[in-house]
Amino acid sequence: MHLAQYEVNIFKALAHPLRLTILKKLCKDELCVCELNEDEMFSQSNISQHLRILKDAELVVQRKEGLNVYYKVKDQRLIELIRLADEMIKKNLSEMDL
Amino acid sequence: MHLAQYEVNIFKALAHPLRLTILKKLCKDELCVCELNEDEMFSQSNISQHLRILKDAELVVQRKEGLNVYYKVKDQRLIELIRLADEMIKKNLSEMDL
DNA sequence: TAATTACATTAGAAAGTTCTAATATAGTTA
DNA sequence: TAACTATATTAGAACTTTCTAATGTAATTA
Repeated sequence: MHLAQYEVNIFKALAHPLRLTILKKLCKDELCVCELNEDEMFSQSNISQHLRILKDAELVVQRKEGLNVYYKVKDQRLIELIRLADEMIKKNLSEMDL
Repeated sequence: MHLAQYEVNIFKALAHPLRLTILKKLCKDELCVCELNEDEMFSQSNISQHLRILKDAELVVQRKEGLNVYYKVKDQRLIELIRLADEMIKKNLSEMDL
């Protein structure tokens, strides 16, 4: 597989509202799946599937501890990347107001 | 529509190999559609459809001049965003080599 | 060792995306 | 104004993604 395909896979992994929500939580702290399950309106199974997509795209890493599995963002650049997207949107929105 | 949805739309727009190729070209210069059509192995119609997706996600802007339509990247932060993704991949790949 | 807990996997229906081929449109030139 | 050129749009078949419901698995506790 070469760069272009990895790149597409990263953006595909980011292109879902629940996965973005999960990533934004994982930006702040390492969290276990049960903590992610708590306040989401998605099923346990569904969250688990989304976490797998994030892991396959190598955006997160996992660590097992007893019955729990903890996830965290693998590379802090991801946080900056998401922040840039937010800034672009905010700029667009503010220009629409004029 | 609120922020989360705009964000998803940006990443969806980025999540396709041809669209990434187009964007990388538009990072450097403003180009007309005929120039994009030249060395791509995709049809005129298909490129036009992808350009529309990029425009709807507000990643590019267009300008008409006679029969030609010129596209360019709307916000330079997009270039930095794509560069961050590349860096993340390169780091992952270099760690795999060890 | 049986039951429980936390998480992952699978199957498959529904929805979304992507391409090709055909057609439409708007500006230009003869 | 007719033909041409550059680009956009549409329809629909093939493929991919997403969810729910059911089931599987590994670690823990009774």
